[in-house]
Amino acid sequence: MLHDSLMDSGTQSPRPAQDIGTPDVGQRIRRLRKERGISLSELARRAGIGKATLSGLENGTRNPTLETLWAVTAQLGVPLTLALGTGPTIQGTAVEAVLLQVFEDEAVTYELYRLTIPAGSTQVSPAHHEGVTEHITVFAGVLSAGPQDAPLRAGAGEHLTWRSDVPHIYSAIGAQDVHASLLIRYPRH
Amino acid sequence: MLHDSLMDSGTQSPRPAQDIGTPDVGQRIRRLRKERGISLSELARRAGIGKATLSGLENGTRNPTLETLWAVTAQLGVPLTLALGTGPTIQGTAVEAVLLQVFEDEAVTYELYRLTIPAGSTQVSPAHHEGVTEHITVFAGVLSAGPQDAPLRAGAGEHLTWRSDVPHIYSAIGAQDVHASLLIRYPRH
DNA sequence: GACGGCCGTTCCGTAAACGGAACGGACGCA
DNA sequence: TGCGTCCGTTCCGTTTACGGAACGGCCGTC
Repeated sequence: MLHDSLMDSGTQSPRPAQDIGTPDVGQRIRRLRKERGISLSELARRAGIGKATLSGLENGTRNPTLETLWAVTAQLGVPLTLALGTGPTIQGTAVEAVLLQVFEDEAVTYELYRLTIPAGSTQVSPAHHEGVTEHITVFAGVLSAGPQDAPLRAGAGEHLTWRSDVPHIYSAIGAQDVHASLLIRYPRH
Repeated sequence: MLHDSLMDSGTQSPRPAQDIGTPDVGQRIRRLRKERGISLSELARRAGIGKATLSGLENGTRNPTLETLWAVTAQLGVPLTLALGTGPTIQGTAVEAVLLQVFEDEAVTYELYRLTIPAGSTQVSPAHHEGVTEHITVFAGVLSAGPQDAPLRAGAGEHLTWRSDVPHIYSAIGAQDVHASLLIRYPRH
């Protein structure tokens, strides 16, 4: 189901296939730390862990413990989620979609994605099964999305919904990357 | 900002204040495993880890390694995010809101939450600053939410938006818990 | 009611993540 | 130019998470 969604027909910028399953947590931690303008030593001290541990974590030479990650992310004031980056990413296409949550009840499955579309890119996805709907809320940029022959447009803060049982597209219009959340709703067929 | 949002005036079911920072990952893993109807031994074998390791993880007697968590969640087919639950959870209220993502650009901050409201519960939140808007997509249950004096209603698959610069409420109507995604949009003041 | 199969837990030796200390490098200053 | 301070990395002994094997418990079957 996950891979039915968005995988096909990207028209630009196939990004380097990074290893699923080994997200670079270290790089993210380092970036978060730098953003806050604090040194490795200082963060280690505040988090109550060794400098060696933090150094190894950031450089990816250690395989950190959950406890260690908690100590660090808590001190940085971010959810673990953010540091882990998380989730299977659909790749090799114009659109990057990171799966954040799956919710299932007896009748419906929902998948919630964090969506990034590089400026100027367009992606076409084939029709889903009947009854599948998509809901997008745009964070930034201008998005054109929906049925291929009649796409809708939304800017930051706006929301789109369409039935995705027809071929549909996602485009980032203008000079800005599009960031959005995408919810796909699959009724049990 | 995070704690301005939802913290106040819960009217029911203050949940036992579990430790932030030590979410019971083990319980979640165990639940996910049971849902799939597979045994501990089987999951350990598939994930390529020891039974002892998985047993310790589920019972919370070990402090698992990131690598171990990856192996298990990948095998369960869920994003790590889901197993960790995690992120700062706003508690002691009717609503449980788990922060999944924060997105900032020059003009706006977005916070994306996974929302759970127990059946029959109601929660009131005070007004936010002017310009703040909220966007909810309902996964399951029936939600009544929006300005306190004129709430809107949405069922599974539907979407609500309102300006949250007035006091607003969230209610789970009927016998079913409400699951939803909540996006809060904060323009730079 | 003995037996085999599978369950989840416990035991145990090994590998590795941990924190503290030592290290070399970069910078500011007398 | 020598000295003090702080940076991030490396070294090293200790702690602990790891997987394999052994264990007791619970059911089927014969």
